Amino acid sequence: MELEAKYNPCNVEDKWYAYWMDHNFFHSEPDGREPYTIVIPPPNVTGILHMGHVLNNTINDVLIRKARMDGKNACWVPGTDHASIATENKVVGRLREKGIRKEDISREEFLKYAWEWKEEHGGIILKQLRKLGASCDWDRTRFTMDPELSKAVINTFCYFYDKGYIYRGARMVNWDPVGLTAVSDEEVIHRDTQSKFYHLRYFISDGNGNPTDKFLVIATTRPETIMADAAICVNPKDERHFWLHGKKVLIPLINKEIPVIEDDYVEMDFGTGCLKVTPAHDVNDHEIGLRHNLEVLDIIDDHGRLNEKAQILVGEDRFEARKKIEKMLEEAGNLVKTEDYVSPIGYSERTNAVIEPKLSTQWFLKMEDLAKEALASVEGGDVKLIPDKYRNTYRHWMETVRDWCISRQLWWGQRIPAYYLPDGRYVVAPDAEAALVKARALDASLKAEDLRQDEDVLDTWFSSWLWPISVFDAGKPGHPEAEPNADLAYYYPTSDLVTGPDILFFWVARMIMAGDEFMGKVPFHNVFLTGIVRDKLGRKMSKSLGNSPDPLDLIAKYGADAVRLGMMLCTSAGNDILFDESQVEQGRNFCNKVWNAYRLVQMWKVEDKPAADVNKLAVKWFHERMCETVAAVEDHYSKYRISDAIMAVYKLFWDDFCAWYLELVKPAYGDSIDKDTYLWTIGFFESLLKMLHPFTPFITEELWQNIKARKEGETIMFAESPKPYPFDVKVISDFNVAAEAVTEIRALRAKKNISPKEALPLMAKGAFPEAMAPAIAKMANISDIAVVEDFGDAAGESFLAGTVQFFVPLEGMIDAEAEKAKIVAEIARYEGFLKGVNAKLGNERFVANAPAAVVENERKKQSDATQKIASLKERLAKL
RNA sequence: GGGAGCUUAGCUCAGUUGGUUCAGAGCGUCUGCCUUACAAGCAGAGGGUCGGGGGUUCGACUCCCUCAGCUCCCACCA
Repeated sequence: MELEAKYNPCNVEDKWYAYWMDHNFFHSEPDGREPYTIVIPPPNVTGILHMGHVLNNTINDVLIRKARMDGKNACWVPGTDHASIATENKVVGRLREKGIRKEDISREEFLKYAWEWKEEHGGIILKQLRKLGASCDWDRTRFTMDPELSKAVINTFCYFYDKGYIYRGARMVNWDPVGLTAVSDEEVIHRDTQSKFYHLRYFISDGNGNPTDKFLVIATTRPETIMADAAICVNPKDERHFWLHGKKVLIPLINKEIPVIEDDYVEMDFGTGCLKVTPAHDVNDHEIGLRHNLEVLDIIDDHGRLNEKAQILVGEDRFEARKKIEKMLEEAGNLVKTEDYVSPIGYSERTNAVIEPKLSTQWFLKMEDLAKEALASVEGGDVKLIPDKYRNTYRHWMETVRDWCISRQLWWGQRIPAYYLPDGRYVVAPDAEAALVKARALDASLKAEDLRQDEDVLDTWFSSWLWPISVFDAGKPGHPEAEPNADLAYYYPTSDLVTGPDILFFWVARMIMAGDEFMGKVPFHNVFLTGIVRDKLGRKMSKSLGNSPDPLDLIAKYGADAVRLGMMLCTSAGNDILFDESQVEQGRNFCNKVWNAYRLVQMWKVEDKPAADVNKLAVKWFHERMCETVAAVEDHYSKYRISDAIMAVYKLFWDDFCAWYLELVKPAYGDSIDKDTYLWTIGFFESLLKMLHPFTPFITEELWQNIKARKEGETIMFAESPKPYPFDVKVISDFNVAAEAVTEIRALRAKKNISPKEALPLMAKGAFPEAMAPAIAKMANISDIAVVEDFGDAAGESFLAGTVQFFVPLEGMIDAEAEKAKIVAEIARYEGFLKGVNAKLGNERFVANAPAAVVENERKKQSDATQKIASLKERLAKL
């Protein structure tokens, strides 16, 4: 069969993915083998594939394919996340396009739209993962809002409620005025933001609500909230403000009288030392308000607009109001000055809206005990974070974690199973029927229609923290006493988790908590934390910058294998990766190299004849070299050094196999190869394909299928990965001498302009490994290698390879002066080296303190160098 | 404000307990080659006082201190 000179991935990738699917190769069922399990970090159900997914899922796939080839029962569970706030936003936006406002439709109607949207767009990303070659067990695909998974979430809520961990309370929460929901502390991102510091003059009241000519000045970044001020606070120790104690002041513009209070919280050296206290709109002010029993006046509505309680600027957005009130204050004579000010402002992780601290009634989960145990799991080593540096961050978070606000004012998600009685009391139960039973215990006269279920849904993470359990056995969460089903018993705990450090707390820590609570076991043993994929300039990839390539375009252009390689070549745990298309090109080039090596081998004519010495030598060396690399690769895998693992295989294939081995055994044009060497070569090739397969699944399957006759239903996916056998270091180091000599001779040819076609003689002395002679002869076109005691007087050029001295006689081609100069320089180099060694050995403290082996080695260096210098001087004398 | 980490070749990064060629790799660069597997290639070459300074040690890229620059995380100084 004539093969094209360039590998074309389009022809093979879809074909083999279909083959794998048709034979159900990705599917796993419990059996007697050791399980190896990964659950996918579920992407947003309506999301589309981006480079971050490519990175994450390629690593997952490399690990899962490697485990499969190691004989484990590998199971990679895919699925998607309902991502309540993000998805709800998308649905709201889509409805708006249709002219429908969420406020105008019922919960049921909205959910109908949302499910439609999910059915339409849901799972696109999972289809895209197939293009990448992801070997997920698609039969096990889960969605966090599958009925049974939702049930698990509800059961979990009831469980923690009954345990006393879940409570309902009015707290200051982080309000997202765009998403129209509370969000957890973890969903707030603080960013330094340029704003203004307004210095405002508050006049002292005469006691009857009229201003005197005395005043104080406060500094605030939020002048639009002054109408909600409940007091002015000063530090009791602040002498500057003693005169204010007991006074009352008037809020500008609305002339409302508020007291001056004293509290240690106020810093004397910040601002003016006077703090306006606005309990409804600032977390700290709220605390002060509680201490001093101040009125809480909420003047901002859910959309971030001033409400009628503000009296002025009613209906204005808070930022518009800020601009307008600045003018009003100025005109009223209350604005002293403004100055530029940079302060950290909280933004919603999902909608990027500025978070509004807001007093509201929410559901919370007590974290203290859960966090304690989850911390112990990592500290005790049950869960290893890779890289290890994240342990510090993890510990810090676990030690300072506050209660988790789990309710969201949304519709898309699991609705909180709390049912209110008409009198305001409530019961918590998994469904309405059970709730009615409970409610009747409180009031026997109640009927089903008297109960009203809580309107809120649960935080998405309150479902995804169950993921490693619920994908196998949704009956288990909320029921720690229940027997796990066969799947859960077999696959749990999972082996590795691959995810980004940005969701270490959102997700990883909470999965550990849920695992501890419901399984009594951690959910995974190793957490591989990837970096963020950035562009070449280090910028985060984003749509607005347009610096994010579409993975599917890249796959179409270069092939999935090339994209995977491009990613894996530059990934290391915990480090951001700077991605550039040139890396994918490198991956494509490598695939092409593999392809062409295959072309070479498959076009050979094979003949039953004795193997040439050079072939025997090549086979022997490459065998050892491959064993050496297999061991190195295994070591890299065990440390999750994925890019080192692929780089080792890459070099083994390109440098050792192609550049050396194949060139050594390659028959001359028109000649044939002996059968023995051919079979070895095929065997090596097959091993190499197996080592490559986790990284480049498609091309390796294609070539593996063709390199030998295969039966229908066979696949490289289940071929056993090469095992690390002991290898002979001597064979490798001897070959290195030969290889070095070859390089020297080639360089010599280049320098002297001697054609590679012109055969040269070669002399060697010292510990020349003679078995290597055929290799040098073939690779450097050497006519004859003489092993001698002495190089004689002939003109020529000498060089050193390893510890072996070589000499190429170049009668009539040599420039004696240049040769002399070269030797003199070399002598100088060795003498300098020797000087250092001698100084070390002359140092009594070194000889006395350093380990014997180190001293011994220095002695060996000394004698080697002395010998070399002597031999060079001898040579120089002859010239 | 607190904490963590980083700084090694033009670029991206390895360098595991201080001591065998440990000063490395890949890419890029330069030179010569369209040599019947591959120009998406072959052969060869150059390139760094390991951020600055100090210290410990017989010996420091490696340990300590300090300065400078960068990154991330956490955080209620309005």
